[in-house]
Amino acid sequence: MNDLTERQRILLTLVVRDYIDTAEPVGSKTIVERYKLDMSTATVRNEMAALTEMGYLRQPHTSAGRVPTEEGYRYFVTHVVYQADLPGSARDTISHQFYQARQDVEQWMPLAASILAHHSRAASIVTAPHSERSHYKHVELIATQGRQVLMVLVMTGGEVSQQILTLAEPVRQEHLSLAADRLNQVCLGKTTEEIAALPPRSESLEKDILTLVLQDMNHSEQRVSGEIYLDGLTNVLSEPEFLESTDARRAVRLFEERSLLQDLLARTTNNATVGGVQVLIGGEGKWEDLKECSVVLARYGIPGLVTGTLGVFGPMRMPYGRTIPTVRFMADLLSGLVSETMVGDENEQ
Amino acid sequence: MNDLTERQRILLTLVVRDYIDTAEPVGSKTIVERYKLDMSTATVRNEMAALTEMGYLRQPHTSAGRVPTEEGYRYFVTHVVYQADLPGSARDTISHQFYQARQDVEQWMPLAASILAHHSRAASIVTAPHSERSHYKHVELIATQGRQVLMVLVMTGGEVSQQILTLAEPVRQEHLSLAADRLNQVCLGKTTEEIAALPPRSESLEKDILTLVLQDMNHSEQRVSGEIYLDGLTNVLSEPEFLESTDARRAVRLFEERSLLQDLLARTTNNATVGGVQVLIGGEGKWEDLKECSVVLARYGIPGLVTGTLGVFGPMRMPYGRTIPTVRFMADLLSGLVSETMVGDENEQ
DNA sequence: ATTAGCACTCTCGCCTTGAGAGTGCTAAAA
DNA sequence: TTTTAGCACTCTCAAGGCGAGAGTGCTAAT
Repeated sequence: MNDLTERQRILLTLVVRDYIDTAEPVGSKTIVERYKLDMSTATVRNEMAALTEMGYLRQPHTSAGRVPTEEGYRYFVTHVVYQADLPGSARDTISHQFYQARQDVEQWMPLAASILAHHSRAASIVTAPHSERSHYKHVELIATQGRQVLMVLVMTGGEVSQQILTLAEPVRQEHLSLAADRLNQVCLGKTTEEIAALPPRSESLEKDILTLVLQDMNHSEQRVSGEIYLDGLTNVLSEPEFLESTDARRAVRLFEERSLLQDLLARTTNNATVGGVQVLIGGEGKWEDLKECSVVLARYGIPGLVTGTLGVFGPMRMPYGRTIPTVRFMADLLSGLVSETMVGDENEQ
Repeated sequence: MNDLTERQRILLTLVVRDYIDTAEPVGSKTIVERYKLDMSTATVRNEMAALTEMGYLRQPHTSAGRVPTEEGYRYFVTHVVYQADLPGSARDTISHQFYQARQDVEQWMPLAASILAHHSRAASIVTAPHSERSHYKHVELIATQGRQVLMVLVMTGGEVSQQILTLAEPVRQEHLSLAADRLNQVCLGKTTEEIAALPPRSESLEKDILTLVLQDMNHSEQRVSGEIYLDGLTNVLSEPEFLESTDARRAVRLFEERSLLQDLLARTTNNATVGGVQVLIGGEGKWEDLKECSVVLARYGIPGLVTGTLGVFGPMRMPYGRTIPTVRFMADLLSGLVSETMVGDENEQ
């Protein structure tokens, strides 16, 4: 596998780089001229033939430049950009943007998606952080117009969810507040199972609410991930390989149908892991919809407690040298935010 | 304007209908054969020439079928489908889907977007309901890991927002709860101005929180609309007029850049209003990005209190006969939900 | 081991050409 | 006066042919 000569390595990375830049098959003449190589086109041709033989390059047609294969890209990713770092200036810009929005929790995810899309010049995917194990923190009940009650449930991971409960008859706000207080005392810090194991409440209102709470906590645990934030789809669509709309439509569909995305995110385990960043190149056989695309993903958060996924989606011909460091940096940044905001159990007692 | 003969009206609507169905310029022969008209192609040709003269039809080139102009579509919308109603079966299906999700407030908007997209076979736009005037309802403070506090603010319109406050030093949860209680007593039911006019709090923690509350309430009032939910973009992209990607990219851009959408939604006032539903056909000169597109919009909610906007975006060649009733029905449905859930002031005293 | 030279292949843009569809006009029919 | 048949004309679109350009692989010379 690693039996490339030094010259072949250089040539391969040049071809990949050039193709990533220009989106056009690169030929021997082009590469010698553009990079002022100290060898003739014939030499390059021979080496390129060898690289083609080994499966790193490919010819679209019998006679016209070389294009990287999936293996070519993978070699490039693992041997060349695996340790690249994000330039300090970019780090500063991003940190600054987050600093400005630090108060507004609801802005974090969309902001992350936007920054990721912008810096990687591709489409971004960010899932909200998600507790592996939900612990009850606080419930609040708010009377509405009629017989309905708005329930706001906060969990120790910082997740907030809203539900509507319809009662048999209207209940006064004071009554609701008292019920909420009683439940909060009993349930504080408990898991789904612990709450389910409690002796049933005598009062019917509290019983109803507890049912709803359990249902909500279960629901949030079972979701693979919370809400999904997307951005920068236009970046991808303006790439030349998507001018022919067939592929473009597939990409948009992938982005719109959340179930496809969930499925994709769920499998962020194997595959070329690069310093915590996973790179899925060209569907890897399994993903028909990602034929000409690559996905760069990373998990963030606190392993085993609250985690989320974030990443970038773009053409296989993606500027990995920029994308991978950006994804890694964003994952670290969000991990920091999450652990700061995490509602710690030590404060509970 | 209304000087069309009966026969011209029939012919015009047939041309529009056929073009909406097939997306191909419709000629005299086609129309006579397909709809078994009791006249000759020559007669149809004469009438079509007249309609072209009047500005309702247009020829893509000197000799090839007719295509509706914007005026043609407008005539069709205002004179033909203005009073169409959604079939009972569709109404039932939609009501049923909402009934199943009635508890889960957070699902309402995405569900509405999804249903709208599906039934109109176009892309849908739904904004969350938004209070014209925010009244303070309840604030809750939750200690996190470090010196940070998660603030959850609930307003009488039912909006919930989260913010992070960084303190000079860690504060115990009990202390936070007491501060929240005190603020809740003072601020209940008040508007931004009323809260701003209160005598300053003596305690620094409460002062900080109040600042944040005010900032948040202001923020939420100034937004034209709350979060925007989109769905069904793929429906639009698979229409033949978007096969050439130039227009398609514009459409995707419109959908992704929230600022463009905000701008669009902000102007839902004039233009062919049809039973509360507004139809914007082909950008109306002002909207370069909507050159070949139409937008069907409606407001929902309680006028002057909480309102939102919802609608559909698609090619100018849109099945208005299906779209307009769907949009109208969904607006009515959501209005109902909002007024039920509305946190009424009468419960406050 | 490298390089120059050369014949070969394949794409792509451009042009021509012919079929097909649809029109407008005129003159005849109702 | 209105409708219809007939006809010449226009324009698009798909198919085929052709030449330029780019790039290759191979062979023979350095």
